[in-house]
Amino acid sequence: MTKSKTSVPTCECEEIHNELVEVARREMPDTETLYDLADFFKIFGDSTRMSILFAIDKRPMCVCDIADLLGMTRSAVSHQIKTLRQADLVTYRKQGKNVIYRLADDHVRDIIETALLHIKE
Amino acid sequence: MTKSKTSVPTCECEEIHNELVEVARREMPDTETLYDLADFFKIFGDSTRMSILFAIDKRPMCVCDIADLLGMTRSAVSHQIKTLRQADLVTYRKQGKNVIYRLADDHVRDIIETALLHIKE
DNA sequence: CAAACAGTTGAACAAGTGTTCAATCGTTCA
DNA sequence: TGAACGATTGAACACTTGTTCAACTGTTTG
Repeated sequence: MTKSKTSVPTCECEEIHNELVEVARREMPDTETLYDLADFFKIFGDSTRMSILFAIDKRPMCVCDIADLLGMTRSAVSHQIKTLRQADLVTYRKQGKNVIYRLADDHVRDIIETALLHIKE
Repeated sequence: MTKSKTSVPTCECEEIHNELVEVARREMPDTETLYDLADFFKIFGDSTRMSILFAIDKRPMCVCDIADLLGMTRSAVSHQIKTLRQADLVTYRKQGKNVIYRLADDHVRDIIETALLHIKE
């Protein structure tokens, strides 16, 4: 061997646990599911969106109220709500000039509830 | 009025739903909790980390095996595992030259399970 | 109809994030 | 002890993402 590179990617570990890796590979969800899951959680991974979800949890609210509540511009709220809408986390109802947003279903509450359990140890 | 700006931030909506906003404000979780929640979900919001979690779900594995399984460098895996470790999502055990990682607790499984329910409609 | 206003949208910028590369640490074993 | 190797780390880079600003849409109302 000529020691050509600093770190040759030859991991002997593969040979040791090769069988283990093969079994794990077969039981992995398909790539699309993994991406869908990550994209789903990405939605919750922003404190602004999290705030919006709590804001409309008990009481449906219009964009303007949410903006006022969170001290943000209507534009910023609208952008984030678009994200929440595309992920089917909120639904809306038009009422005159206003658009009233509410949580889509109970999955949202369940997930946040479990997460709260975890971060509070 | 002199039409000085294009969009004056005077939202009449405040006056209409002012009371609603005040009630919502009192019931909002404190800012720190909102940030903690968002940070927690941020961990799940990456397909690499999601893959790692599934990889070590049934069978604890070493970094090298995970890297092989996912087709990544050991370095990249190690960086992501550091993130998972800091969030208390995985624990490890040293075994000779290897470091064997496993899921920390069942909250992780619960949360991912609920998310799977949602994305599959 | 035209002004007022709630809401949406796109472009641009700043801030955050994941991977690569190279160097380093720590354990094993000849 | 020193070579081999699994794992970790920091810096750099490319890429993603959230907010701002300005323009625009659509509904209401005088």
